[in-house]
Amino acid sequence: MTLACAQCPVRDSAACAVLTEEERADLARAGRTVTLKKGETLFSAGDEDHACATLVTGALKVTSYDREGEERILALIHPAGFVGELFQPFAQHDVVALTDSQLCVFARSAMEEALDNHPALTTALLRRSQKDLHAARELLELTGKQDAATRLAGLIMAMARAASDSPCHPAQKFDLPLSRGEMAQMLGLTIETVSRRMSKFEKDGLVAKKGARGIELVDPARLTALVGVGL
Amino acid sequence: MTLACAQCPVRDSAACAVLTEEERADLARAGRTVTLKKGETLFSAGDEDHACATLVTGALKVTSYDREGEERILALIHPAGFVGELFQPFAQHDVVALTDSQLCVFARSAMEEALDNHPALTTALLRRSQKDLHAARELLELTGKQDAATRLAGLIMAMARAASDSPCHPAQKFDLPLSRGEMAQMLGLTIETVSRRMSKFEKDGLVAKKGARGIELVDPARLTALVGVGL
DNA sequence: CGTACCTTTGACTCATATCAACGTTAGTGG
DNA sequence: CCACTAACGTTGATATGAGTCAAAGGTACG
Repeated sequence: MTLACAQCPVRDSAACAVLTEEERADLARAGRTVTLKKGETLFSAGDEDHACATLVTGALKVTSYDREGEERILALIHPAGFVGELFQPFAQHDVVALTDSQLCVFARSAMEEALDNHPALTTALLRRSQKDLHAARELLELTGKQDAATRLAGLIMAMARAASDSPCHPAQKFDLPLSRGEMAQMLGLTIETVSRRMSKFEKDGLVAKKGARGIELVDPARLTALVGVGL
Repeated sequence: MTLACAQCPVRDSAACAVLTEEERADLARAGRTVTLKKGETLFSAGDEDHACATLVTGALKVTSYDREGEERILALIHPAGFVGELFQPFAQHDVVALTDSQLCVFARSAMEEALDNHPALTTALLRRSQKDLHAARELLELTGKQDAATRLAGLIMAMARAASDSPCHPAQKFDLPLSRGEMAQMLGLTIETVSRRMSKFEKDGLVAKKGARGIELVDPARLTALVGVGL
């Protein structure tokens, strides 16, 4: 199936936005749209010659497993994000859909060719890569905090920002894209600790739980104050 | 001072290695060599219009400070590594020399111009950026481990690999580039815990301390086994 | 020789992991 | 539509490992 770039919701924000109409059409012919259901895997660690992809709708997680089989979430990917280790012969990490998702998938060879032909695309990916690097380092900062409340508050605020349409204001009421277990894996905590701290946040009037995954930030200021780090 | 690329120890491994002699000479004219003493700062968070640089010799750390003034080490930079947030108007993190270091520093505008003129350089930086991303995620994996011994063992092995000339074998005897406090900051632990675990490693015959900063891996296999994660 | 910094070690406390039981939600098939 | 089941979430009791506070070696440097 050919990609319908004209209707693409991330046509202005994804890496391919730097291309002209024509160039974009070229690239589109090399790719295909893929739909993933929640929980389905896009790449697995060890995959040879794996592809790469731009996320159009939904959300992905990048994970690794240690020897004991413990999963660790290394990054969340939001729409317009790019996944795929371009210069690595084998995939190092798993990429799994957190919610039903739509992607533009490209064979690595096709993407490498496109990078050779369109320097602007390379620059766009470099920009995105630096952003990912920054995000990884922010997560590093977060997981370095000594107490669980600080870490969880930081994660909630980060998810609120990601769930918001506007980049400056965090969403005030949204659905958590992660289960308790997944939040625990991101923060280096246990499910129980996450659950307890979450209950305490509610008891203290910082947030309100709305159904299964819904959450409302009742007092974002105090939540942010807890984090103790920029934004 | 003009850069002496001909004698540069990282001439084949740094990003500029993809340039031709001539192009490299061009770029060299735009940059300058800088020498930092241990503890000196290259960039500070908040710097406007900060530069970027390739590390030639020595070692750097990338750090951030939270509101309480707690330092957090986000990355180590080894020779041939590149630092500088290209697309960010302000620097987000501090970059400090861990040991006496030599660098090639470029004004951001000059680097951006070079990227425009030399697509291969952009690709090289993208490759390096992906590597940095991978390193950040490995550190994330490490700091996610529940127990201090696992984290410390992983860090020691990582430093052994970095200290080795050969990329496959870890060095067996080397100087730790980090103080106890700095290791603690990287791993999200306290100085005391790092010191205690280190003493226990020695008592258990895993490592031997050699003078102030020196360390010898007596039983790398058991140390690696502790880590429980790939290599 | 003395000072300042880094490291080690000890005693104690406390937050979080662990183990375990119980509720809740969602998805399935009758 | 309901009952059943499995995954997810909450809550409690307990133990342990890491943080904290404190003091005493080491080491480097002037």
